[in-house]
Amino acid sequence: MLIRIDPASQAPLFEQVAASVRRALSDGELAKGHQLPPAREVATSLDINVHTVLRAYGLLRDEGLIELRRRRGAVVTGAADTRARLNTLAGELADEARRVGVDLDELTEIVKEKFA
Amino acid sequence: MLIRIDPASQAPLFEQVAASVRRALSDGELAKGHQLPPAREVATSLDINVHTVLRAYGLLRDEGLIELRRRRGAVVTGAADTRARLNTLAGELADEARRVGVDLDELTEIVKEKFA
DNA sequence: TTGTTTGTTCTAGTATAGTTAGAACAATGT
DNA sequence: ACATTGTTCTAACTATACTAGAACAAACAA
Repeated sequence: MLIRIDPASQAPLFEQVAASVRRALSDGELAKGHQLPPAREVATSLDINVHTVLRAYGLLRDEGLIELRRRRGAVVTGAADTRARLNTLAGELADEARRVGVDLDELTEIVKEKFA
Repeated sequence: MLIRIDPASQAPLFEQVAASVRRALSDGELAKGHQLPPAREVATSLDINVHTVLRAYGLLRDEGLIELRRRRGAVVTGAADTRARLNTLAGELADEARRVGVDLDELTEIVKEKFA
């Protein structure tokens, strides 16, 4: 199953679906030209609503990762962005930093240390 | 003003209040034994609801950062590790950056952008 | 003791986001 | 023509965040 959901996660379902695709892209599991399963199919197989999947697909389209066409479904267009996951992680890190009250200077310091 | 709110932020108010305190703690602006202003006072001064402030205080208590006692208010007890997740994320980010060949300068640039 | 401060608890209302549901529609490949 | 698949619309439910007001309980101070 290409797209996975973690019921325990507090992240919105549509975000999780989008994240699954992004990760598959950055992992090379999905590449330009590949097709995503139809929204209705994903929905039933994950036991979630079609609209939720379509919202995720719309998100990915807005990010330029896929193209949506009727009857043709969702096709990977954007050269598999190898940094999709990096961006996601950076976003999460920034969110968490803000949440616990760590400022930018300290945050970059932490990242620097981990990177070394 | 010890506790600050960013009205533009999409983060919940109670999280922002808690983050303010955590930041003050990690900055050394607050230390063990110090007192936080009474919830009612913070509420009126920030023009938010008392319950919102008390929720933030409760959160901090659950994290073991402060103690709450009637009449005595909120007292800083200890600085638990509120950064476990931050460290984990930073580690993953650094790993991924190395994996896709992003150097430290660029990585900090990305983080900076996300943090803004 | 009496009074005041401060957290605790309760009910309740509003607003918004996420999710589900169902339906009709539009393009498009077979 | 037909079936598939995204598009759009309305509607409703749920959970969370926030606000509001009130009563209560502990604890310090005068």
